[in-house]
Amino acid sequence: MLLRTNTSSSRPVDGHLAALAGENVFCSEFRYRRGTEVFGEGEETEYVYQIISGAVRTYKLLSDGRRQINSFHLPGDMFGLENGVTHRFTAEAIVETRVRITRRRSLLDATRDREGGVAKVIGLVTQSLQHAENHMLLLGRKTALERVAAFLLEMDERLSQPYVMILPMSRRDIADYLGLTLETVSRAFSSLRDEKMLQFDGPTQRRIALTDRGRLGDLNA
Amino acid sequence: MLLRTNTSSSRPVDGHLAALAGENVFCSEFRYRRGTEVFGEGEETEYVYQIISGAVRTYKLLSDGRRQINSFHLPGDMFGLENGVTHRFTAEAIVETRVRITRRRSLLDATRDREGGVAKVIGLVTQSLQHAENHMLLLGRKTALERVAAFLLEMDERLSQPYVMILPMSRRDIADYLGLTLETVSRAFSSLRDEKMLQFDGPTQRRIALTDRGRLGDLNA
DNA sequence: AGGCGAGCTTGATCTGCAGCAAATTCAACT
DNA sequence: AGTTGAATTTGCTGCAGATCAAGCTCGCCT
Repeated sequence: MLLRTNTSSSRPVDGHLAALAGENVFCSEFRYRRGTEVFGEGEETEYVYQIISGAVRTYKLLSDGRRQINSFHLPGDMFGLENGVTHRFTAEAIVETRVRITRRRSLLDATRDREGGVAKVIGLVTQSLQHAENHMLLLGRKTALERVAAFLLEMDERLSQPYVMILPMSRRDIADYLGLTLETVSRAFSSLRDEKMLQFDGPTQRRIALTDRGRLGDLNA
Repeated sequence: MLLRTNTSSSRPVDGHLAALAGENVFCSEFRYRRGTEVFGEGEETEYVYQIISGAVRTYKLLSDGRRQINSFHLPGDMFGLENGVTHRFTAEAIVETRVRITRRRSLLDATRDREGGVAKVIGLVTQSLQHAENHMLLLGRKTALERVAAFLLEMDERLSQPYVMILPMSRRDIADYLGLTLETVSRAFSSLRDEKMLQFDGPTQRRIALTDRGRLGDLNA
């Protein structure tokens, strides 16, 4: 196959977790194995996390098991900084994941009396809100093909490996993120491949190369 | 018909707009006629708004006209306080609406050096985020009937007229909020009436009485 | 009073995606 | 090398909700 994987595995990060508070907070590292829970919905918000490597999904469940994934967190992303005292959703490692951790309280304390620190925290929340607003439009009004195209472009931008990206998440995860079934996601992938907008291979077809970002973008309308 | 409307028209408000900054900002009143735009997507964020009476919808559009309503704003609610310099969606008055307005800058300036002022701003953003997260679950994973039940309970809580509420928005607005068509919304209303969970009448069937909140809640799963 | 139009309901039909099932691939075992 | 199981693809069928089309109600106009 003609695909080539980029060797560098981490993308440019939007700032170290500790930088939020001016380096003077204590950060420790931690690792989660594939499929393990980082925190659960309703638990107390004790830590703030930043991904070093790997990937995390955050989601909500209905009582009968239907799942909606809010967002995927990739290397460099922070998560778990919620304003209330309890988490509003569950976070799980999708693959083996290393994170930097700091106590929420010490981060907030250190942030408060730092120039522009509060603005950065507001910025983080706002970024999530903006993502959620765009995702509501996707979930409420886009077709299956449009959703998958939007997903691919989002991942392309965030993983930003020049030629090829390797998705950490399964078709089921993608489906639960896009409000579809895994079969529909799979069919959309195949149909985009047939239309020559992407190629994929690898053990579980997760190695993806976008070959026509222009037409994928058109599907975003 | 046996329905009775409560005469008091405004609900307990979560705080005057000016209270955010400690009363020392200038607020003026303004009114918008039914269907007029308060601000447009992409415009500069110049003002912050609080509804005195009436209702406002905020939405995003796709290029072909498909519309997703993010949220409805009712008396007491604030909106338009976005972190960036431009609005990420459009806001329109659904009915004749009176608002309190203040300049975003003066509010933020006055808020910054006030005890707990910043926390209140973060609280506002967080509240929107929480609403958006719940709405993603609804849009991604709930059935038509579940969506409509959730909508009715949300409005019941927010309009909180003890016996009867009068919805300001049309079936089309509801549909664009719930990711459905107006016909499907109408059928869901009728089916919930047939199941004796609500009654409705009034000129355009917008006067609603919930008669079994328990079973409506069950539909939320 | 009569006509008009906006908003809503209801019926009939259609369709995009869900649901189910079978086949394939590949990693990780024994 | 063979077996097992997880993940994916693909085909077939079914259905929830979309789409199309009347028909109704009520406020508002002349």
